[in-house]
Amino acid sequence: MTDDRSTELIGTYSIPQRCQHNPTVTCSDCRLGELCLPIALDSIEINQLDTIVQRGKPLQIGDELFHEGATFNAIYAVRSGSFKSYKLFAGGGSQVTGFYLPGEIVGMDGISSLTHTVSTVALETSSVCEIPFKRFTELSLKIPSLQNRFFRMMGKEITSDQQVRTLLSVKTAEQRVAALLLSLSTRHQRRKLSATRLRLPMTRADIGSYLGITIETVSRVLSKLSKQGLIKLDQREVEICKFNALQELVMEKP
Amino acid sequence: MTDDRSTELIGTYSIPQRCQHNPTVTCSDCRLGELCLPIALDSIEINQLDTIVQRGKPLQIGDELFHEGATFNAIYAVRSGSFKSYKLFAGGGSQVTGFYLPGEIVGMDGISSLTHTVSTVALETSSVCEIPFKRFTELSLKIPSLQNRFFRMMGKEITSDQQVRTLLSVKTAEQRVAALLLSLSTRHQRRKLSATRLRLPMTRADIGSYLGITIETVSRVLSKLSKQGLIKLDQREVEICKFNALQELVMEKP
DNA sequence: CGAGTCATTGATGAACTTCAAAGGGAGTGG
DNA sequence: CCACTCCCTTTGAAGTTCATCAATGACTCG
Repeated sequence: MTDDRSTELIGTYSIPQRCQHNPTVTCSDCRLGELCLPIALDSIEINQLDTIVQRGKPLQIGDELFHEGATFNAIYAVRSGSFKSYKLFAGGGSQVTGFYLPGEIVGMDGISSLTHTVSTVALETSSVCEIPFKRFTELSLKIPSLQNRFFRMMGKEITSDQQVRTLLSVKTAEQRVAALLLSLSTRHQRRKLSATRLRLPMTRADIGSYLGITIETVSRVLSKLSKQGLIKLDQREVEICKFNALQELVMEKP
Repeated sequence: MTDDRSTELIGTYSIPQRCQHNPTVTCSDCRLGELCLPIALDSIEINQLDTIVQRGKPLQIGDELFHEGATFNAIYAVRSGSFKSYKLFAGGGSQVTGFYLPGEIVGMDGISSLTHTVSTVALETSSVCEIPFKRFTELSLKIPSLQNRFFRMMGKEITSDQQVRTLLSVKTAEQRVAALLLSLSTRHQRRKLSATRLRLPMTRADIGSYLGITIETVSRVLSKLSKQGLIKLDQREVEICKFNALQELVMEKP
């Protein structure tokens, strides 16, 4: 069955994944088809999309997909692994602006000014489909459902950014961490992976930077949630024990 | 010259504005053309756009443009006045998610799920151009530069959302307030209005909610900036005395 | 094995919130 | 025209949450 070396994410439920970084898989073959760009496209249209998509070899941890200030040429659909985007500050230091999982689009930050406003690096061995933007917009003119799909994906980015903003402005440290765990869980689930067990691909520092709290606070909150039995924690492996309790926690007034 | 009753925003520089709420002005006549959607469109294309744009009578202060949960049908280009968007919380209370000035597009929050995720109300007497989204997307297929323009406007929304997120997660109350003032100033300037004098259309409560701080803190910070001579303050009238100093303040590490 | 990175935990302090009270402006009605 | 109310705003004092500083523990990789 699982004849290839599937990276065992967590003990009890290894996920058989055929060639997750394999550059020869087309959009029509891709397991992610139903949550990536091609959704709502018929097979002919998917093939058209395929002709402009470029698939390179996998990136290793820390490898840069693009960096802040670089000319914007393409958007990228994450195929496997995960990425973080971050912005550097003048006086040193940086701020993580997003995490990207398979099926999600990274690089939209460059659309408006034609220059990337953030840098993006792989958090683990990862691969992407590169989609040259100019060609993509041309194709979108011919395929209404593709244009529509992309409008909606950008809209999604906007609304989820706004959710994060709410998180940052009114929620406590505990609520922020809980919300991130739930978000990762939901996104796992969309890929038919376990909703309750996940491996955090990012460091505590990344989490803290993203959530606007310090690494120490992240650590303390995770410990607390663990002691309260809402989650189980083993390094970067997280098991969500009480999903509902976490959700209520996030909903609560600060 | 200025024969109509131009609303005098602030003493020393009254702005002559011809019929700012006048629903008969077309896109090609509109003073905002160069910063609104029509940018980069030729006159034929602008006329095509005009055919789908609907202009209603002005909204009064507190009037709702659309509310959270409503079906998404259209986006709106602000023509005059100003709006705020906000989200209600389950347990009561709300969070302001954005302010919108003339030339800006409001309503993109509904694109992804076809349901508005925020409510939007007028902060003063205001008017909008309603752009039915379905027809707009159809037109975008025919006018590449319109599609392109809208991609970029959505991209802009994404990058500016991310800037606000940075503001909320790493900046102090003082920096946040300063950043908002600068943002309003910049947006004023784009409309050829004074960059140094402006009238805040929103309450302190709105500002606080938007910036993730309390109304008391907003008040204290404004007083402090005023005492330091960076701004002059008279109710909602603000004069920015030291633009550069404010900018440096925003840039500083917290 | 040792160096380096990442993570946990404790003690202190600062920024902001919360609670409380009082000071304007704008609008309404007598 | 004045008194009245309502809302918005300002200012002060006490209380929390989280950041900062500091030290130790755990894991990884050459």
